Amino acid sequence: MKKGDHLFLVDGSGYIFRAYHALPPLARKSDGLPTNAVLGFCNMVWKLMRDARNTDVGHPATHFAVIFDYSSKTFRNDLYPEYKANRSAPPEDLVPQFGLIRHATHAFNLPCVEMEGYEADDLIATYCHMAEEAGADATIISSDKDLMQLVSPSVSMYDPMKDHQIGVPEVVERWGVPPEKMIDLQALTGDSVDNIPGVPGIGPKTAALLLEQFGDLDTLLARAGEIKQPKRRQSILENTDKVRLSRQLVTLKRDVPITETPDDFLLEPSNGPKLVAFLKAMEFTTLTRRVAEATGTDAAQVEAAFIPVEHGASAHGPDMEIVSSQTDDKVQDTPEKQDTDEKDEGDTPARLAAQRARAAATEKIDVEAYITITDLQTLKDWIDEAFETGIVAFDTETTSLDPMQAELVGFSLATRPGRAAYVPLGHRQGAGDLLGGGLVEGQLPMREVLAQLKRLMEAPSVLKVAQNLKYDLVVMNRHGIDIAPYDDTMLLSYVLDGGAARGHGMDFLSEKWLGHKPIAFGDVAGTGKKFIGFENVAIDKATHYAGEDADVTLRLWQVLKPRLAATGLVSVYERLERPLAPVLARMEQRGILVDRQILSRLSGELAQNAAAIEEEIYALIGERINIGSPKQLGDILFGRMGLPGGSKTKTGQWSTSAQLLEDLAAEGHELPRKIVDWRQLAKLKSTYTDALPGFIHPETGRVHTNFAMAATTTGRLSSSDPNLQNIPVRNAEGRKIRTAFIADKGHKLISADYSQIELRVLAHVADIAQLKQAFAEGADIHAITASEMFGVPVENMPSETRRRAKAINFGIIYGISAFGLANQLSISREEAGAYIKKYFERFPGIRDYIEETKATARELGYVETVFGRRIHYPEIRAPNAAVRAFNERASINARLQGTAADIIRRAMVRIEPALEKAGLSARMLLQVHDELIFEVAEDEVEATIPVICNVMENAPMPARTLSVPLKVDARAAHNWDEAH
DNA sequence: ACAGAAGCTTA
DNA sequence: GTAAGCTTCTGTT
Repeated sequence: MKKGDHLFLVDGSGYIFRAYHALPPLARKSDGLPTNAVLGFCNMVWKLMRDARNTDVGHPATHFAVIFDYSSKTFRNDLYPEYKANRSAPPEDLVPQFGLIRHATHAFNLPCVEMEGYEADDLIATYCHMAEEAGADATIISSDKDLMQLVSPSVSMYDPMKDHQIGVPEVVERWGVPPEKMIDLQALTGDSVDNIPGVPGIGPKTAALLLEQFGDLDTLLARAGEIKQPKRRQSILENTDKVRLSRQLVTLKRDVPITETPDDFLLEPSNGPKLVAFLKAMEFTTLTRRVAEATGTDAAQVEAAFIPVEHGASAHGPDMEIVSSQTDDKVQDTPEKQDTDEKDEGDTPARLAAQRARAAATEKIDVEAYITITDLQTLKDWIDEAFETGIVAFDTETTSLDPMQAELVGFSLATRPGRAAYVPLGHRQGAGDLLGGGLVEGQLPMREVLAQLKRLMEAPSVLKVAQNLKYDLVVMNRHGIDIAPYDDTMLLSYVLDGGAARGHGMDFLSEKWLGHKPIAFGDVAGTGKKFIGFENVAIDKATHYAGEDADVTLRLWQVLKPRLAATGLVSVYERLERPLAPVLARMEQRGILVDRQILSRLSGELAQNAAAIEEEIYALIGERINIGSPKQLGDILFGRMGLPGGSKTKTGQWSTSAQLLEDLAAEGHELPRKIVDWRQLAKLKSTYTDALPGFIHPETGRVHTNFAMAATTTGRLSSSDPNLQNIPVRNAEGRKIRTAFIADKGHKLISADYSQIELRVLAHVADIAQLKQAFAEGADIHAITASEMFGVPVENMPSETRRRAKAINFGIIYGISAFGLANQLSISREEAGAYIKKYFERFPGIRDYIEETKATARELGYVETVFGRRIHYPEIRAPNAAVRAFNERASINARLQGTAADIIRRAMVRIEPALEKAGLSARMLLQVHDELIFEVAEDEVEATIPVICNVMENAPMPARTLSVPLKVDARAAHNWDEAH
């Protein structure tokens, strides 16, 4: 073996188990010999050998071996008798397959290596080491983390089933430490599967952190006294010996006294007849045929090999059957019929829309026709062309999905269907190994191009069309470019077909309306670990992709825009959607200030408290299970400990929901309470205190969420990366998170939220006199409801009575059912049904409203908000009663939730001009469905609050005047917790 | 690696 | 009983 050679080492034992568990039971037809793991192994090796010989997937293999465990006893058992002690015996129908797989390896003409006293991993380590010494490369075929300590610049890992390569960067990304520190990390964390102790309470995240702090394990152990977190420090000090032992156990032996050298593993050509003979013996018909074809073997001429089976195979069998996997995905989404009347004569909007749709679906798209622009004159010509046509579709290509992080790589323009061009700006070459790599030559300079682009983007006479414009708006704003006027095809689709389609992404819309499947982003830029970033995509490929995006966007606009007028949705689009995009773009760009110190302190507290509860839980159950695993938890709680188990989930697991555990706690059980408490702490820590700091932008120092405009069916926004619409508020522990959201120096946060907006909307749309009066008088709405229902006075009302009325009020908003109400109130379904009946007797208007909503939803297939937004329920007529009932409840809720969403959208669109008019500098930062958060200079707080409240309370006007007043509560404070 | 389930956070 | 998004665990190609 020499420099330039490439040794492939297959972790045979690993794949046996993986194949066995991944594949359905399979047995040889003639005698019932179980063979599923053998088939999985053969398929994997066959694919791997083809890839390994193939020069264009990388450095081809020159040497090749499959390594197996010899037996379960190894030198590690001498070190630590408990090692892998919790492993149970392999399943009965796997046992005979161990031998068969060794036969398979021989049939592939591959060496089969194993050695008494050592695990396969040790042999792999030894051979990798030898390859490295010889200057050769090695690839380990496995995805086992135990092998990651071997990764180096010349040793990588590869998983052929997932086509996933693991090199040094992947190890660092996955575990937070380089491969040479994997041993230290594993020693700290331990491994429950192999029964390696480690330090309790230290997981990979903490271990990586500690190793980064102290450099390596020895230093860490020597200076453990310096660890700040008392719990963590104590835990490590107490377990020093265990850690040292764990390190010995996880360290792979690189000097196994091997009998075969890598030179013995020289890759030989496959022996077609030999392999086919084996596969025939296994009765793998498909693979036999495939291998015969590929190796030029006449399978009919080959006799099945005789394979001796070590363990009686006939014991298995009669109950096994070959399970064929059926995956006939039903394609059911044909473009639905349009709500247009094509019998009409003349050029009605509906006719025009239908014509456009038909035309668009028949025109072909040719990505080869797009042009790459590399000189300024051509760019100017294209911009002139856009000025002539008055419309241009465009799309920006960047390095990131996050517009605040994205660097501009290029952009595309389309002036007519089929006529598109791409302007590359930031494509790089020779990236990867070398540091970044330089710009590809021949690209226009960013500055001059942006000046030209600005001229076009801000030209009042040219309509700019984009898909998800808000993204481009943020990216362009960061380069000092504004975009106006504009249309957004995603928002058009959302307004036209909200609820009717599976999302409003461009790929989906293109298939639906143009009958054309665009090039997938993943096909040009890669996905997962093969993702290279758009800046590293070749310019010709980028031109096809980006040109197509602009072309498709323009064609979609031609189809969708006419439908707006045809369906009477122009005002929804123009009042509630289009103007909101730049408002949200600004909010996202501003971001909110988050105090890192507060979160870090909270994280420490949570870790400590959780660890304490963890120990109490372990003491109670007498075992260190993974508390975060509902499966393990259920088994212990209801299986071994025999607690009165409630329901099971649909997958047959015991349910361990908070509700159920609370009930058990109420019956006096100690453990469930602790589990609920632990979960709360774990949730707060992982989702908030640990994750949020990672979202602080390196330059702005603030957190910039992404608001999705077209994600919900009802018209609400959603927030992600991070989601700032679900920051805890309901209990004291969680509210501490909110104290980390703060205003800048000299500023305060104002939180302004609508009081009971959905109930007010209900009172208005259902026209309920008692409710309207209660709101007009500013009365307690739940108490009034209770008083009406139960005939008790509002004065001195028992809190339980009010609570029930409140649950019913919310139930109405959610499309009430006896089942749901019963659950909510922990009462019987009969009792809940009686409440609902009583409620409808007192408020017959609400029953009428519900019935009317269901009827129109069924008749039209959609419901409308007060402002005319349509929300489609294509399944409202489903034959399945449960599906139908769900759609009915959703449609009842949609009118209320959607109207409230429309109202706050209107407020958001108006608030900035109102503040400006009042000469105030307040900046809107967040929306949380019925709440708006602003950052305001301290000396402007007093003046700002009434402006905000005024805009919000009058937001429905003048389009609609509600018969119920809207009420907004607003407060200012230095942090979000106090302001709310 | 990825998808789905379970669980938890919000309005 | 409505509407969302995120984390962890688990099973699977």
